[in-house]
Amino acid sequence: MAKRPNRTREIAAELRASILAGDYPPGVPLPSRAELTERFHVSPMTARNAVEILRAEGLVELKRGSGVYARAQRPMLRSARNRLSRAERAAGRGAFTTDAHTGGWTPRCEVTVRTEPATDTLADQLDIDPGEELLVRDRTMSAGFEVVQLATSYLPSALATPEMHEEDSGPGGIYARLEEAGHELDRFEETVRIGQADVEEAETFGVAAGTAVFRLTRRAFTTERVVEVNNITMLGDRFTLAYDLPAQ
Amino acid sequence: MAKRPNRTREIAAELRASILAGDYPPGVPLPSRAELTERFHVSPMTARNAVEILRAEGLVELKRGSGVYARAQRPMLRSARNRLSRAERAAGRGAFTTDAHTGGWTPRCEVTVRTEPATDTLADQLDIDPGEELLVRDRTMSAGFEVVQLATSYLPSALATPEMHEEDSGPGGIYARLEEAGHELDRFEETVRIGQADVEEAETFGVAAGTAVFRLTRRAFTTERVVEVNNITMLGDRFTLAYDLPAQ
DNA sequence: GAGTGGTCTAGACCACAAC
DNA sequence: TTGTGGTCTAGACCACTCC
Repeated sequence: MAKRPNRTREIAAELRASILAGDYPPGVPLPSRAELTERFHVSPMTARNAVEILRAEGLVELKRGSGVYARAQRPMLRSARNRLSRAERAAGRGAFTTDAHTGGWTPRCEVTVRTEPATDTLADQLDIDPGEELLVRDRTMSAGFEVVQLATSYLPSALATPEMHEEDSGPGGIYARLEEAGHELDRFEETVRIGQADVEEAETFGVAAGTAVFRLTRRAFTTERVVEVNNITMLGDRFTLAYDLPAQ
Repeated sequence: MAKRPNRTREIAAELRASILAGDYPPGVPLPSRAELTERFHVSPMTARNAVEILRAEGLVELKRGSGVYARAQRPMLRSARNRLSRAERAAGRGAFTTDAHTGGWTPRCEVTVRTEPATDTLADQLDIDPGEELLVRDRTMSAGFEVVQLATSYLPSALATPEMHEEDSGPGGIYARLEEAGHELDRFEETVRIGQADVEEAETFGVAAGTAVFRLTRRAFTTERVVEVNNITMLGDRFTLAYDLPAQ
């Protein structure tokens, strides 16, 4: 099982060191397959596989017909522990906006809104009956020029106000609207898994299929009931999630 | 950038479907490289790459000289939201033991203890002076027969009691010992990132290098100070992390 | 010893980007 | 048109496991 040193990994290691040393600023391609083949005296397949290792690590981006480029630096966004606080909502910021601001990014968000009947899974998560109508808000969130997060929010239509059907649900987002409507939020529950970007997500994020992503499911509760389920996909190497836990 | 269908992916997809259909129970190898070459009329390299895709997805395990095997089912452990509660400590269970019990696993834990001076990073995290002596507890945790989690805990030696230097620090672990010594825990702070298993970790976990892992850093606080830093590496596809967040 | 996966060779054709 | 990465071929030798 143990991986022994081999040519492929040696080449990858050398390229990796060069990249981290800053030898390949944006716009400067890494050596081409032909160059690597000659320089390291290996076959094209070996050269390619070495580059493939770096791609899997998220260090480089391969552009057909153009070349291999080091990916932009990765100053991580930080999903701060106060991201869901009422204070932030009161300040008119949604959770993602809060994150982006904290990280010094320019947040951008595209929303599409629709309604659809609850699947069994969603009905279970929302503690409602399958088929009940849901308000669905699909969001594509960017920081700077990069898409870094996708989120789909499900809310029982019975709880929705007219603003929530708008693409811009107003300052503080739908959580703020919910509270205005008398549904005072009590707590959130988040579960975090590691997933792999599927082909569609990969295209949206501009990374290779299979790249590691966070798959986060957040449920929002009032003291009475579940009011929202939010399925979030976050580019793995762009986020550090932070949580505070009381010792009780 | 978009990946088009190709032979390699087609073969991977077919094998993936077979695996998920349960065609390869433990002990039954997938078709060998030679078999795939013949059955799909492709070159050995293509056959190999197809299997490599499944390996990267964590679906199969490759054993040199033996064959390719579907990995054990993945009933996820669940890092429960009450994992750090005082109630659990009072019941004599540490956090990992709590997780494993919740998931119906038999937990096992190997510990080595040592002391070492604080690095700059650790000193910063613990809010102490660099070089101050730390008690270091290295833990390798298994569920069933599989290693699923590695953790290294750092505690200022000044806070350590004799029991903490033992491999078995007693019921409830060092958090319970800390509280007995008068350091009442107030809160924990956890940060979560996605990482890739390095060669050493990969060998310990029995997976390929580069497999996605959770990298979690937990800091334990009293009302006065930071008392512990714990760096945890968890096999990505074995855990779902769960957190509760008050709306405040 | 037979068969497996681990790695590599030395080519090839293609779609695409840049010029 | 030239060069790039994307994919594939049809072999090869090795270390290893299993019998």
